Amino acid sequence: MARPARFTADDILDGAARALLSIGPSLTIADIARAIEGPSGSIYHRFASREELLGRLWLRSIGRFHEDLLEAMALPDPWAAIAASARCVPDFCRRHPAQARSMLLFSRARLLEAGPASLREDARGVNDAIDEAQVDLAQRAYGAEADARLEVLSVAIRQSPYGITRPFIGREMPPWLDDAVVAASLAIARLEVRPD
Amino acid sequence: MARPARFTADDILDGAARALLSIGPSLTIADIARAIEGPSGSIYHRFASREELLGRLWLRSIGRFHEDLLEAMALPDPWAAIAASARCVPDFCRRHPAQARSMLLFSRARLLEAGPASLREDARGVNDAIDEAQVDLAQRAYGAEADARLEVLSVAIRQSPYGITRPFIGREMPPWLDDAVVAASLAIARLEVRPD
DNA sequence: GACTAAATAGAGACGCTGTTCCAGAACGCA
DNA sequence: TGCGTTCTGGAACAGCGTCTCTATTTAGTC
Repeated sequence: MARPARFTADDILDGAARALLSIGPSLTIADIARAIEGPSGSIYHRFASREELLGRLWLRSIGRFHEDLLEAMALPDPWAAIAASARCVPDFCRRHPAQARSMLLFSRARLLEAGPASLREDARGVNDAIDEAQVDLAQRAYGAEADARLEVLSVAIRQSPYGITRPFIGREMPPWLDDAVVAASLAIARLEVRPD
Repeated sequence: MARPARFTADDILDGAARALLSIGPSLTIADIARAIEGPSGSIYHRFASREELLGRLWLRSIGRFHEDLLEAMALPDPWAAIAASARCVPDFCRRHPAQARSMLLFSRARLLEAGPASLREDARGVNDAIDEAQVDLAQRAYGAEADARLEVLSVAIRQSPYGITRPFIGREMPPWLDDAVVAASLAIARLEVRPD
């Protein structure tokens, strides 16, 4: 029908992720073009702007990470699920360093309030599946107290593991990191909530 | 002798920190000039480049944070010291949001390898006092095993608290955050190290 | 009251980056 | 083989941000 594409959208996102690893978050379109060994024009053929490209990269990375996370959260025993969710983070970051780096680019909140309109909708729904699984997990772990502990659980299985792992992204991750992350998560998840 | 300075270096750093809070890490020289209500030329009279200015801001913030941290680490009981060190992080970030934000700007490693030469020396020594206190604390907490656990202790009292607190910088920090940070730190510090 | 040193003030040069533009290349199909 | 479609490729543009350069202000001193 027409000239075949030399670069798919995913090719470009892959290139951007690689450039991100070596250059950092201030990577330019020229850097991405270098990474895919192609011209900048081809990039704009797929993405409307730099902002949209990076947003899509973030969304893709988060989505892939969530696949792993959802599996861990679904383990029958709730405390095993919490531990597995935590371990999931350093594990994913070790296996996919470029995607790990991409996940640092944005946050859902930042994308919603300042990102390109074309990303808003996808950004809005990005956490839906996880949120649902989290409510379920809280129910199983805490029973009647589930509501009060939902926010703490979120820190336990996502923010804390990611925060601890984060400084190691781009460097070598020590083998004991996984145990540290799990220990921290369980400690937070077991925290008493005091009413005030 | 000569015309008195209208802006000290600290004035400019304060302005940069304020601009950083409202604008984010991509703040421009013009943003800083606006914050101090002065012209951009005066900024370059004190700092050789934007990079050096932001580097100095980072160094200053880290230094001030370390004052608090050193005090906590020096508590006589080692486990109380670990808990206090952890709690120190959300506490500092809550009291000094602008400085907390500044601490996100760089890392010692990044400054050492890519920062302006004029900052190298200061960046190199920025952790010295903490490192020393950490060796002492490890000794008190772990005795003979101190060496093997030094790295884990560093994660327990600094990286983990900061990683967990980090996503809340710029937002309101929930009151249970302090307890969560302490629980995570103690759990990591108590971790068994397995030889392998 | 001139002179000197130190600092301000701000306009503009310069480089870099995101983005656009369009001619041309590559393919399937008739 | 010619045609329409899709994508490439790279040069050019426009805007912005850093940094430089120089004139000017200010305060103390002889």
